[in-house]
Amino acid sequence: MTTDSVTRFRRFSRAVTSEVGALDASFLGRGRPLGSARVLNAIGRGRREVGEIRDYLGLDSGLMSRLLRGLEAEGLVELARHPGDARRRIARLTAAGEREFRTYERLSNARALRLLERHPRREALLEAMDLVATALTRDRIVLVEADPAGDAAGHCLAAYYAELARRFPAGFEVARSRNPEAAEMSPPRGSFIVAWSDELPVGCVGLKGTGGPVAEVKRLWVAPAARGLGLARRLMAEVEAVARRLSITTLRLDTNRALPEAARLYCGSGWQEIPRFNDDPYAEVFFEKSIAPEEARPPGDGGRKEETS
Amino acid sequence: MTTDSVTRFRRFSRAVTSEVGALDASFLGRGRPLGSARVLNAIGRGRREVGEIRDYLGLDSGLMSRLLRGLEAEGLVELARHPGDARRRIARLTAAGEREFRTYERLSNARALRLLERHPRREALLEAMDLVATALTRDRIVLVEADPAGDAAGHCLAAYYAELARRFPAGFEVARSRNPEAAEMSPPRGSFIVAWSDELPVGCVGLKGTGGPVAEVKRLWVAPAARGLGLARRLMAEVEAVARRLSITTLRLDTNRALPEAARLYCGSGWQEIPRFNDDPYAEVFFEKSIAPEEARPPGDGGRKEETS
DNA sequence: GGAATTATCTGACCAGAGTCAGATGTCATG
DNA sequence: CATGACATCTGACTCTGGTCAGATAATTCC
Repeated sequence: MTTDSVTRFRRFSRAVTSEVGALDASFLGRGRPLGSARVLNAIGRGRREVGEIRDYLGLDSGLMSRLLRGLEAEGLVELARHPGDARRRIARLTAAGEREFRTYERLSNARALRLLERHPRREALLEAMDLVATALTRDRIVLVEADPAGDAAGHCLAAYYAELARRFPAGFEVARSRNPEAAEMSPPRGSFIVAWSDELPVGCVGLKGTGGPVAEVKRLWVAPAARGLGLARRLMAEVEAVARRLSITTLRLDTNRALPEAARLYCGSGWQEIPRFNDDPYAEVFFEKSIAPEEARPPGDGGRKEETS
Repeated sequence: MTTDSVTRFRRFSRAVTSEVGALDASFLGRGRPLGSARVLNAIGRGRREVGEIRDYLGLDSGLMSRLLRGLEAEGLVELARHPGDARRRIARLTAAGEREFRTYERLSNARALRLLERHPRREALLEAMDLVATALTRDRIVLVEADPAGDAAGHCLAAYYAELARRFPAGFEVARSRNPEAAEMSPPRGSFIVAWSDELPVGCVGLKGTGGPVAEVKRLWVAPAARGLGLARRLMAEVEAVARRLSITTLRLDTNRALPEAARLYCGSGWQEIPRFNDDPYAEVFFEKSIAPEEARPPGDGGRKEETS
């Protein structure tokens, strides 16, 4: 069985290097070597500091510098000092650079679309791709606070509601549930956290605060492609950390028996079942967890960022 | 939706080029440049003629020649004349070359295994990989006659039986069915055809002959990863062609209502429902198709090979 | 202020991959 | 056997990606 798994894996990697490698080559065909095109794209996608780009693309500093100079000479990129640290430099696309970047985007999109269009069962194919991509890059899932009324949150919530509708025996309608306002899940009262795998949102959780010491955890969702990677646990740990920063001392949540994996997670991480505390028609089980006030930090540990384990 | 699909596709290709690209690099780490390693591997995998290797790897003839000379100098490869055509040359691994090739195989396998082992839900991941790989290389699925008692057939049949067991309301046991002998599905009486996508068998069909003009089509199966690509239709067309070559004039088959997609295929391609013709307990529906004797071929059309459309 | 660290740049260098034109020997055909 | 097509080889060349050592300037730490 093991050998067979390996055969399948290797077949996959052969298929993908020959086909997707061709996609990569779409960076070409514009008369620019791959290296320059990659740098142009990294900048276009919002990477601004030279060092950041270098790390992202895994380039040597010498090579990086030369590629940048090349793009500068072509008039596609401008370099400026970093405001706070004059050693660093910030790269920005010029108008011509923007145009060129958008051309690459158009070519890449067209190519991807052409490949996708040839396939029946497109949704199944995309789901398989999501699963593989998430598995391969599982270590690079990052948690970021987001606007609960923004696009990423909307994407997650739509998927979350659709899943509830599928799994609840009586279906699910948002309107009938106690839908928190965006304001309750935004700082300073609460928070909304999105887990990103590259550019795909693969999970979320909301912290619905009232300004007082008690807050509710809502909307915990993990994309099917990202299940089994401990992401729910990580989202919960993060939401707790955020709550502590907001001086919240007690967290509550409600859930439904149709979501047994959620109840299991709560039971296994310090939550206690409590009596019903709201009248949400979809809520069946209720949990509470009191979170220790932030202990006196050892010096130099302040300002921890979202990257947990 | 379209844009979103493209985003997902492109995220996939980024994930895969960065991670699987590293797998490709496992060819390295043996002090040999990628080009030579690729040639060595192509030969190890059974490609023998220089031109064939060149086409497969997409190399320029000059480059190819130099890589071969390098491998020859290392004592890994021997070149001999092609028996029938002295312009061509045949490459063969020496004993040392075999050893080196096997080392690469071991490294690749180990690397693949390491990546796989990190993942929970391994089977789901592999299925997703199969689906993606098959979709990407759908044009390169080839049909090959195979030994019905061999490994590839065994793989297909095991998957086929497992699927019947899952889908038949009362389950399925091979022993209770009319299981054809391997001899009945081998030339000159019958045939067994396996569809290969790279090195993975993704479909099969058997032709169970008796030596007479009537034969039965059995064991039509397409791997989940390859469904929706018209492969069943292609397998059926191929089995008909083989039957014609064996001077068979009437084909029969039986099937089960739990497999509606199969019945739909038969109805749509010239098969007529007929009364029960055997006592197989799993058979519920019976079909027959009379296949025209091979028409007088236009000159120069003889010896058509299995590659249909 | 001085030392160590950090971010970037510069110039010199290298190897791999690939291109190209032409050479060589072989085959198929009339 | 002359011709053109074919398979491979050879040598000269380019481009790209990548390494390395050291220069330069700014920042941080003591």
